[in-house]
Amino acid sequence: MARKLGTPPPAVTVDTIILTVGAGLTDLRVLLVRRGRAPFAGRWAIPGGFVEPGESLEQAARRELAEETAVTDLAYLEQLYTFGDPGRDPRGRVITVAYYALVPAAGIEPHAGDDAADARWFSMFDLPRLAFDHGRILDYALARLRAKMEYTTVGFGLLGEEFTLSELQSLYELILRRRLDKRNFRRRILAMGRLEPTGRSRMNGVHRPAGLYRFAREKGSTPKAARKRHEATRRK
Amino acid sequence: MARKLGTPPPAVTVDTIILTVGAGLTDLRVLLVRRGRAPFAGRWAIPGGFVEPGESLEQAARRELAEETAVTDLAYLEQLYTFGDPGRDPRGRVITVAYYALVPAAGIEPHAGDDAADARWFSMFDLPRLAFDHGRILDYALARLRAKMEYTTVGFGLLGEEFTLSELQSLYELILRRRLDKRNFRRRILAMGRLEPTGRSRMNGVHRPAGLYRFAREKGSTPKAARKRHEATRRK
DNA sequence: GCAAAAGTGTTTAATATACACCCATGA
DNA sequence: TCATGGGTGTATATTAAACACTTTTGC
Repeated sequence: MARKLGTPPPAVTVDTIILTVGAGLTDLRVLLVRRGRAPFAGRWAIPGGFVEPGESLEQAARRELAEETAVTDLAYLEQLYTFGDPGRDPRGRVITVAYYALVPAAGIEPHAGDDAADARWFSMFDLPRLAFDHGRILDYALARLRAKMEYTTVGFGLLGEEFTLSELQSLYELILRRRLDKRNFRRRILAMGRLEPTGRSRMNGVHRPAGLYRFAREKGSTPKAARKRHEATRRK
Repeated sequence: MARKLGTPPPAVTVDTIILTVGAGLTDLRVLLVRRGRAPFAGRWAIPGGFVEPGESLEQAARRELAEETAVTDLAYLEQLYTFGDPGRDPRGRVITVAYYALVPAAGIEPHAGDDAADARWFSMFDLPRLAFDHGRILDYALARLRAKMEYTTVGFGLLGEEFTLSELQSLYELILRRRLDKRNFRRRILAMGRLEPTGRSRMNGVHRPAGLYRFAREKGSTPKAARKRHEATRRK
């Protein structure tokens, strides 16, 4: 474990990709900060910073998130990958542990931090040229999110406390970039056993009101039992 | 990106979990090195070291591997996870980027490196107490390998150039720790379209000789086409 | 001819996909 | 009564799982 003399230690940053959805579920958005100084002055970048002595990598990611947004309830946070190619930062060796976070749709406003001259949301599907290798990191994050959406409930947290199944489906279609069949989607999503009807409903125009659901954080019952319960609820 | 004064930068190591299978496909093995000095002197640990200035993280993992074993053909290498909890190394902040590597079954002997007083293979299912949080890292690696075995061809590289389907099945059963149905296994594995018969066969006792296969590195044809081709081959 | 592993199909269950109409609402 | 999105079921195809006997070999 002895370190060779004369080789400066690499710098380590934790960068956090903060994702949310735009109002009306029309867009998947990522929070970027504009760099004030060289290199890449004026370019947009993923917010990040150094790890403080006493904190874990995940805590560093959470701190970043708190510094960049007024987010209170974080829906999801996961380590994405560690990027460490030499030359990815012209100033010297920088190793970046990337995390990605999902925050609910409610009107989150970015607030400019100490470092960040400016911070704002961008569409994940219409990104500016980014600093460093951050474009590649975002590609990687989107691929991971898509893969996980297929077989987990990660996506649920992007919506608020209560949501309709149509909203959830719009979210899936938005991120996966393909149309889903309404009936099959509802069946599959309810079969996961993590959604429970709140009993309330919401009207969103001149048509039948939509039932509201909430995400059951506790690991629900088995899919089969969940479906049965859902059918029973329906019969009432 | 400015760094606060007075906070020493964390050390970064790349640790590589080197996995292979024991002769006779009876065991999944991991290469560990015995620590010569404190902390955890005498305990076994995952081989690792610092990143050299000019190399990528993956290159560092490959270098480790070359230093610890006489491996020539590496079957698989993937970044696993980055561990950085404060306190995981009593000497100070150490962030470890873990990789895992699969090397073919052929008689790989570890050779003691500069740092490592001693290096040897251990069964993944009968591990000694490890230094640092390395036990947890191995758990994580095994979980990842198992998950990937279910839907990819990662495992194939653990066998040599040529192998029988029974050997491949033994490998899967060994790592997944459950019995598999022979017929279903062969069907599924051939349907992946990445295995081609070499035309040769091997005798391994007083019974019918087993056909040999090789791993087709090039992305083969579609599963359906592969099965058709297999059936056609069979008919000859 | 016997012991031992290699090699082969079919039946059934579970899961995924495709697809069209009625419902509740406010204007 | 109409326009709008909400809500439901069934038939078919695909995939996964269970299951047993014949073949080839050396002794």
